[in-house]
Amino acid sequence: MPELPEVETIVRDLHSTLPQKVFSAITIHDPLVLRQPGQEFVRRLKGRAIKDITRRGKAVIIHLSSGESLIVQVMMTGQLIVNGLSDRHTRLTFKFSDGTSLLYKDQRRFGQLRVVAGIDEVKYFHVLGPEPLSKDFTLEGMRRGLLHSGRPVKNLLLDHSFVAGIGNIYACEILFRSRLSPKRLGRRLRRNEAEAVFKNIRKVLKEAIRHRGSSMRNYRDAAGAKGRFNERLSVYARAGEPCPACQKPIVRIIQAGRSTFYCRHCQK
DNA sequence: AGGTCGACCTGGCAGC
DNA sequence: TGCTGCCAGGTCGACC
Repeated sequence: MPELPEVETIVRDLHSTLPQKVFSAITIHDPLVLRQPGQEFVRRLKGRAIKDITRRGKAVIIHLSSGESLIVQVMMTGQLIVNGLSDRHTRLTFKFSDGTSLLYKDQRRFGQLRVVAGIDEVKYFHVLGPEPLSKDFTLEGMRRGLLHSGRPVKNLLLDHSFVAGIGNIYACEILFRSRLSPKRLGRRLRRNEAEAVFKNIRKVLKEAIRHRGSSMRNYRDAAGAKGRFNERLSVYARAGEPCPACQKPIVRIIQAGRSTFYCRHCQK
C-alpha cells in the first residue's frame, strides 16, 4: 500500500504524538508480522521511551531510548493507528505508560516489524537508493542511473535502488506529468525528458504529501483517516476513463508483472 | 550481473 | 447465494 507520501504522512502524525511515550505493554495478536521471536521483541521494547520517528524509503523508524530502533514496514495493508479501536486485523497492540496506545493493523499480513540495534541489520536498507526529496537526489545522479539501463523507465522508477520510496501509483503519475511513455528505455531518454522526470518525481511526491497521501483501499493515516490525493490522480486505476488532457481513454498494460496506467496519446 | 516472476496473505468485486 | 477468477499500494528469493 503506502508509498513514500503515505509513509511520510504516518511518520509526521506519529512524530507529533509519540515522542517521550514509554512502552509499558505489548500484546502480540499475530506473530507472523514479527521478524524476531515475540519474547525478544517485547523485551527490547518494554520500558523504553520513544525518542524520534523518521522514515527511510517506505519504512518507519521509531528510535528508542536504548539506542535501538523499531523498524516498521507496512507493505501493502499495514496501518499504525494511535488510540484506535482494535478489530480482527489488529496484529499488535502497544500500550504506553500514559494510558495511550498504538495499534498495528494489517489485513494481508505482509508487513514486518523488528527491533534492531542498527538499521543496517535490515536488508531492505542495504540497496536503497537516494531519498527523492533530499539533496542526495540529483539530476546528474539520476541521469547516470538512466544512462546505463536498458529497462523501461516505469520499471526504473519502481526500483528502490534507483530511487527510494516510489511505488506503482506515483510511478504512473510521474510519467503522465512528464508526458513520457512508461515503455521508454532509461538510456534512450533525452536530457530534457530526464529533467522532466526528475522535476516531476519531486513535484508529485510533495503534492501527495500535502494531500496526506492516496487511499485506494486500505491506507489510513495515524488517526485512521484516508488520504485525499487519490481524487487528484490523473491515470492510476483509471483504465477506460478519459485522459484529463486529451479525453482519449486511459489504458492499462502490464510491465514487470505490475499494472501500468497511461495515456497513449499524451505520453510518447 | 541484471532482470523477471512467483510466493507471501486476505478480501473485494465482477461474472456466471 | 455461492462459486471462480482476477486484482490490490511491496519485497524477497529463485530462476533465467
